[in-house]
Amino acid sequence: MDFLAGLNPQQREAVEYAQGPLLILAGAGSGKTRVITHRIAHLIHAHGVAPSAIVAVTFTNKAAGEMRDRVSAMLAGRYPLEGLTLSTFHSFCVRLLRRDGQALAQLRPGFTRSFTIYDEDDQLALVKAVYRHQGLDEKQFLQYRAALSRISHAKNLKQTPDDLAKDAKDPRTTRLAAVFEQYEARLRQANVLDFDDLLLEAVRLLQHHEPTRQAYNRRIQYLLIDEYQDTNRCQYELMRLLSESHRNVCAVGDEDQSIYSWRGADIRNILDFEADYPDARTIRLEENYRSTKNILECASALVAHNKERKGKWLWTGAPAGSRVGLYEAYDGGEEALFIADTIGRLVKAPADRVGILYRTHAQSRQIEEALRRYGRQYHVVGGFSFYQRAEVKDLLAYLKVIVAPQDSISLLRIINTPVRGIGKTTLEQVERYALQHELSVWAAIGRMLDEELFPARAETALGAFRKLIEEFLEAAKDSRLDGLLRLILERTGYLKMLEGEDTPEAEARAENLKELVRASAEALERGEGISEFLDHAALVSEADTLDERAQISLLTLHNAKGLEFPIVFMAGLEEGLFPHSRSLESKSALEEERRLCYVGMTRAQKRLILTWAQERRRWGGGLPEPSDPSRFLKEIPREFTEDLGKKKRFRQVDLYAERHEARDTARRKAYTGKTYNSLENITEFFASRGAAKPAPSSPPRVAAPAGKKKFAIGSMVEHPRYGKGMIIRREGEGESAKLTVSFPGYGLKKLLEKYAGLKAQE
DNA sequence: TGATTGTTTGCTCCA
DNA sequence: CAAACAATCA
Repeated sequence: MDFLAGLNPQQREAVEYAQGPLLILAGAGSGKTRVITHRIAHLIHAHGVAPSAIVAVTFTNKAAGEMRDRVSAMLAGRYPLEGLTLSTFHSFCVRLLRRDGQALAQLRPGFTRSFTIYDEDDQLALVKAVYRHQGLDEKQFLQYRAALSRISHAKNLKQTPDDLAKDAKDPRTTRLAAVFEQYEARLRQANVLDFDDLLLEAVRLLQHHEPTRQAYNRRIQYLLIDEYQDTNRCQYELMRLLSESHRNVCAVGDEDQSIYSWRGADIRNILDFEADYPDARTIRLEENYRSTKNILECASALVAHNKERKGKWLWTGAPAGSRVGLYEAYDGGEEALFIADTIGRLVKAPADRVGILYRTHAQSRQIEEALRRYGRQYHVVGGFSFYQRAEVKDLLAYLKVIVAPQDSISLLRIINTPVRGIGKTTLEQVERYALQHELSVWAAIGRMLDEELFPARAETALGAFRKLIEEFLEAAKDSRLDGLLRLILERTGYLKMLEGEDTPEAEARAENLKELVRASAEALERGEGISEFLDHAALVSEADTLDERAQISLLTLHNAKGLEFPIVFMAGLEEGLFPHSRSLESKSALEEERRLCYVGMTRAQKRLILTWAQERRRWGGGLPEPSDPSRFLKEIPREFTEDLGKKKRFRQVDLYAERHEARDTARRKAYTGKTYNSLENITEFFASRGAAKPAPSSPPRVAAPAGKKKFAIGSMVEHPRYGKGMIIRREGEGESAKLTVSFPGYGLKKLLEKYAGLKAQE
């Protein structure tokens, strides 16, 4: 076995350099993942390092999973890799706190290892509750989101509410500090950590608890950190703490790809690595193996406009390839049609995967519509993921309440879901009582019931609710996780409620819940408990939902990090959209936007097409606003680009569009505005967490609400004789359902759904 | 209390 | 345009 063969000299050195701090400046497409995986395999095989002594952190679970697969393929069962840690910073910290967090109770009173995690919605609900308590008004004071982001920012700087209050220069900040203080108090009281806490508390534990730090330092001999340019202060400290004794830190990054400063990422971490470790070896990987020369030239020229960089110039031995395409669309809709149309002409083989990248999620809608109109399958990364759906979050909230009934945010989420007669008035009463007596909502309900403070109707409803939760608490002691979930679904009547609705949407939601139960059964088989199951839901990232089998993927530029596609479209290159209007004021923010553009461009292997629109509607009904082409377009040298035109192309697309006009209006009606990721993908994701193997692939499905075969009005179908048609009307139910379908060229046909042999057309 | 209707507001990016 | 919230009515 030779893990050095086929590597270029720099890659080879990066793999072999085993002792002491190492910084790998890996340009886009320079074989970074290859170096990391080979390095791990080489350490194990050639240096006899125990897999359990290696810790590698990456940016997403998906990237971690892929690296694990590659390493285990290389070592082909010769070494047991169970002990190898390959995960994200957040997962790593959660595991650390769950396993070895007992001592944190000294630093954070009330902390236990069965803590739960709040996602952003929970955090927002908490901020709202605090506002309510302190009599603050979102409109007069600060928007919830803004408050939350300032709190998070303070936390990332390791500021306490007191620090914030002390430094306050204006009364608003003083008030914010008060919000912050109560926010923290409520987290602690419920034994909950937010995302920032996961890193923060892990660092605190290691800093202040000698035995834990020593234990980790004894175990870990090699630390690898991927995407180092996007680490924040906490992650940096974590790295220092975990490598104190051996100092075998290998940081891999590219300052030109730093795109997360708004999340606290500190570009100084990478710029100052050599100052932090004076004996560090620095290796540059500057040969790009991904893109054609034209693409690379454009990207390099663009990023060269930045000042804050170490400076490097990627090169490639690849042919020039096609020039980078530029297209000027009339408006957002036409831009989308152009993309959909061009895909049809460009994509020849299944291997021609397409990535459509945009700055903001909102841009996906029009592109989706265009793709649907062209009958193309596509997959939206992130978008509206499994765990963000209301029904899934509800069920998980029940679990959180079972783990910690004093978690009032989760409790309030489910107290009247499904509706059980606990209304606004009653809840206001309970909340007031809880605040007065400094109790959690759960404790307040108990006390108030015991003291008979409710009117009859509320008393009945809350009494029943208390009994219900108590039953769950009891059941949680000895029943299996999936059994517990089933019990919840049954006893709360959640599934019944959905069945009662009798709509395709409700059916899809019921299906999601069953999927969650299945996932829990699998989690159980891997030996996970409730907490681990919940962690999993909290720590999936949007990028984890990428389905490589999909021919066309839609995703934000941020989610595109680390990925590659033979064909890439970047849409919406307009001043104010990209670079985003909120970045125009600050020089460094603008540079980050430029890096983001660079990241996007360097995702492309063979073909890159950049588009912008002369005008765009900010939201639906509003007036179209004229826009200027992005400055980034001007920074790309024309010698490597080709003009894909505007007017001429526009006509063509428009003619095509007109033919599909009827289809479009119908579709718009049926379109709910949300796009779901396929269930299969989620099942696979769950499965791949424990065992590294993803399930055998099946063709990707069109992202659409799951449901049984019941054609909705307005949907397109295919008939064996008449071809494509649109459902106009439906009469009757079940066996005898009659459909009226309009077939172009044949007119209206009335068909029995059962016998017509219709196939869905997407 | 809870369903329905009306009104407003929002679009960065994310673990 | 569509979610979130407020107001209204049954």
